[in-house]
Amino acid sequence: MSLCQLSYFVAVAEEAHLSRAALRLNISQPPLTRQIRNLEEELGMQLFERTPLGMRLLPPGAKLLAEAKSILSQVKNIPQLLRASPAPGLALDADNL
Amino acid sequence: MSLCQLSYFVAVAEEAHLSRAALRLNISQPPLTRQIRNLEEELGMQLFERTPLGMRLLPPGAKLLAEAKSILSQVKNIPQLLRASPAPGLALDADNL
DNA sequence: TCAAATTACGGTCGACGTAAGGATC
DNA sequence: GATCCTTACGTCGACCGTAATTTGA
Repeated sequence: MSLCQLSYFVAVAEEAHLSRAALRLNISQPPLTRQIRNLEEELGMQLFERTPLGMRLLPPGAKLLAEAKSILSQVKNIPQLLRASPAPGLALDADNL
Repeated sequence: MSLCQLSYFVAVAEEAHLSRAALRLNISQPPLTRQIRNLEEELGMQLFERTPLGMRLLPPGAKLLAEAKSILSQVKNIPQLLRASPAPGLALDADNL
């Protein structure tokens, strides 16, 4: 599992369309197909239902969508977090191991 | 930024030692050095202070450590989360395969 | 001298893109 | 026939490991 895979998954889930998601991600469909499939295999469950009209999110996929967006948002905010307050004034000891 | 990098960072931060972290991760030091450096360059700030005795976590690194552990934990729990309750708020048949 | 991190270099694995192939309306 | 998604195949970049270098107690 990688952050890239999660980004891909979010795009496909939100677009409900593999080709549209590929456009949004600036990649082509084949890698996207493969990554989604890899993710499904790694999790051992189907995340989408393939229909002639596109990709429909299944219940496990819906849960993953929320989780993936949360994780990606957290990762995206890391730079701001680190720049925020390097030394909060309090004794921030790193002795928690 | 990748989850792999975050795992590497956590190991180095907790061990305060690049070689010990490498052992824990079952890799060798050079890739670890490079990944930590890549992470620092990507974030545009130094996370560790290099000393002859090892790697000492700087304040930004300490904040990243907490965040990285949180993210990795969230990712690690994804499988259980997806298996927990397939349809939150929806009453569907569970035998959809 | 010893231990720690870093740099150099070659090999391997994974991801992408183009092209071709079913399936459904 | 058109539009999806998928499979096949070749190429390129990233990561890892071994070996050699550098720095400091």
